[in-house]
Amino acid sequence: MLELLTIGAAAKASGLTAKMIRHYEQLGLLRKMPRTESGYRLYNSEHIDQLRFIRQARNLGFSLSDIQSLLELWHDSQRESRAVKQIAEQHLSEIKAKISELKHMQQILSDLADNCRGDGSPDCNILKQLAKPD
Amino acid sequence: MLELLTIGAAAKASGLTAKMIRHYEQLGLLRKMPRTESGYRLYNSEHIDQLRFIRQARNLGFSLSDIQSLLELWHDSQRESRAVKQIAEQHLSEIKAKISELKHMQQILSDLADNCRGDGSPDCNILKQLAKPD
DNA sequence: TTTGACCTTACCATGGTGTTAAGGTCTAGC
DNA sequence: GCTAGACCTTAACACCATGGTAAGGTCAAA
Repeated sequence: MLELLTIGAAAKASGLTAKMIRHYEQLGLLRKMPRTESGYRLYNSEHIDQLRFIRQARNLGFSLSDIQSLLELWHDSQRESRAVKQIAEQHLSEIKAKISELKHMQQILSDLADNCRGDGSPDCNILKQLAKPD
Repeated sequence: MLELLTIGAAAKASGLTAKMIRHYEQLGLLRKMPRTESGYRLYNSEHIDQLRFIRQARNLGFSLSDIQSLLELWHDSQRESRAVKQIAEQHLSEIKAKISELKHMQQILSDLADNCRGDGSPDCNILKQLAKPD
């Protein structure tokens, strides 16, 4: 059970890249890893769990700074779930805001595109609209 | 009609910041502006129109590189509207992809948040889920 | 011993904007 | 004519997360 992985294997096991793992360590997101005599980083299964945690949080769009907080809460048996939920809700509302911003763009843009023939003629409503004062 | 604006006024008139305007000029998005003897940039109404064009395209989420193409097409009376529409459709599909990515995150995250009491106890499904292997 | 896959650090690039610094210019009021 | 303050200039750095490259050290198998 004391299987130790070098960074490439840890990357494969966690779904991150070696580059990201080093970066996270430098940012302080991960503690400095133990090294071999020749300087290679070594990862045990606990470390791999942390890396997976980070990847899954990144997949949900959390910032590295949020993830730092989430990791600290994860490791803190005295945590209040309130704190975790607060971070999640905050992120959720940013996601919602981003979605509605994008939907707004999408609506305007698809209306414009529908009114551009998209053929060989120079006439195009998209350009016309962009050129218009508000 | 030959009213010339310095960069601050041009910024106000276009809705951009002076910083952005200088940046766009440096990127080659805008031609190098004429200057006063003392080096101040001067903008005429045609320049202001271009700046507004850029702002409106930014508001629709186009990248500066897309905007460069759009500006060239705008200035080209021989353009084919096909080319404009192609850029718009491409951007539109990126917007759609981004929206569905965000919606996916939103769904998972809100499910998780619903199952986290968010009180004083340490128990929290959000952390549990992040800690789980896929 | 050599090869090739792995590891190390250090630096630069991306995209779009903001910030700061250190300085020059213009204009209005005295 | 001088000064204050608002404007302008360039330059360099920060943000965020990641990718890429370079130049070199290490390891294992052939």
